[in-house]
Amino acid sequence: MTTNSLTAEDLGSAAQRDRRRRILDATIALASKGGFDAVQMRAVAEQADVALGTLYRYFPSKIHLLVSALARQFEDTQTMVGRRPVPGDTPSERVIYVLRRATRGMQGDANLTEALTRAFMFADATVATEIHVVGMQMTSMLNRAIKGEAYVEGEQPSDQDVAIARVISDVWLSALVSWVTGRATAEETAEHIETAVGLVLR
Amino acid sequence: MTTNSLTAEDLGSAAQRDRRRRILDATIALASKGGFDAVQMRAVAEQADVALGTLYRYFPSKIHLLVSALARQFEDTQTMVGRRPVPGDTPSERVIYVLRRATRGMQGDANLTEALTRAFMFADATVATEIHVVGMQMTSMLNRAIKGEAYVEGEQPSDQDVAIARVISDVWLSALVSWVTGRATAEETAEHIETAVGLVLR
DNA sequence: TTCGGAACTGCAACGTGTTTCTATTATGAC
DNA sequence: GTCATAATAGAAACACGTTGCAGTTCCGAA
Repeated sequence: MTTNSLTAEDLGSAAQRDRRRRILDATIALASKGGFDAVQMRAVAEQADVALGTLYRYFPSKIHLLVSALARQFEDTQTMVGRRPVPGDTPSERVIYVLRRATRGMQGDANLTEALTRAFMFADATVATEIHVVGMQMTSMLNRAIKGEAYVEGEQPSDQDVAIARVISDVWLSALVSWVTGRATAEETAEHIETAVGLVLR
Repeated sequence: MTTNSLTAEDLGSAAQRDRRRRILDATIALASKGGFDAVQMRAVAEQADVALGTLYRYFPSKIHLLVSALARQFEDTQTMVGRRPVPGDTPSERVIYVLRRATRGMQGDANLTEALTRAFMFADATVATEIHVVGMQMTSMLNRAIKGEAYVEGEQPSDQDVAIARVISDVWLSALVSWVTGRATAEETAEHIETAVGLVLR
């Protein structure tokens, strides 16, 4: 078994990049309609107009597939938000702003979020590469928020900032899991996240 | 499908309590030997000397089974530790003491931890009841540590303490997941947890 | 243009979680 | 002790992730 998904850069031909795109599109469409369970490999293959074997060539498991979809979603969002600095006067305000946006975005599509979150949480060591990509995106998003105007692309954040960003993303993930599994309402989730940010950023 | 596991209190006859115990014993033995994948329902049934259908009567899914096993483990540990107050002069010291103990305990049996942690994170809404039990156990453990000598059984902790306990358990869970999935070493895990505690408790 | 290898298709098969069904056994009311 | 009911055993069947394979198509090098 291959252990890594084919990333966009690996793929030489335009046809291949297009296949990859179709597969991820199908994944997100199915996830959005019925959540984790609805993302069935045969269904993804069919909807992406690709053979099952090919799907497995691009993404060696359902988890790889979903985590890669998450990475792409994240990337798209980051691209859209662009380089605009995060509004807010204090790190705490900015982080809460960013998380509130992100959380609201996810809560707008509960099924999709459920699928992506559960895949992320279930991922084992073979998905380390893909997970790492998502982790980086999350960290950079939070660091931008913490720094605000002062943020400079590529600059090393301090150890303290890294630690803070990690705690926040841990809390955010747990909160998302609680929400996804119906153990917390959207309001409780938001509130919990904001409390935690207040606790860590002061 | 039933949505809840049979808890020890539900079970009238001694034979039934014993079946339940055998099932959980088998689960833990298999998990300890080969992790999540080794906990196969047929194998659990056979080792517990119970028919597959009976196993499903007691625990409606593999996830229910594993989360219930986690709850029992937690309970046993809490019972053993007993009412002894947690050593340490500050909340931070006490919490770190408790977490270090717990983490070390789990890292001593990586397979078992992997199985239980992944089940916990993968659980969906139908496992809410069982998850809630574990959440309570975790919270009460942390609150005891935060309060130290001042802890009184059954007393309501302040909102602030609840928030702190929750942030810590979120971080702890995420760290455990990172460790279990091979994304972090035991040392990194311990260090990350302690950094987070230092950040939140001050 | 031709050729060789990689990529793709279509399909069958396997493993494991889950469901279902029938026959058998234990349990509790009377 | 007898009977009704629930619980259990045993085994087959289903669903879906995953693997394997034979045949076909695509693509770059010569």
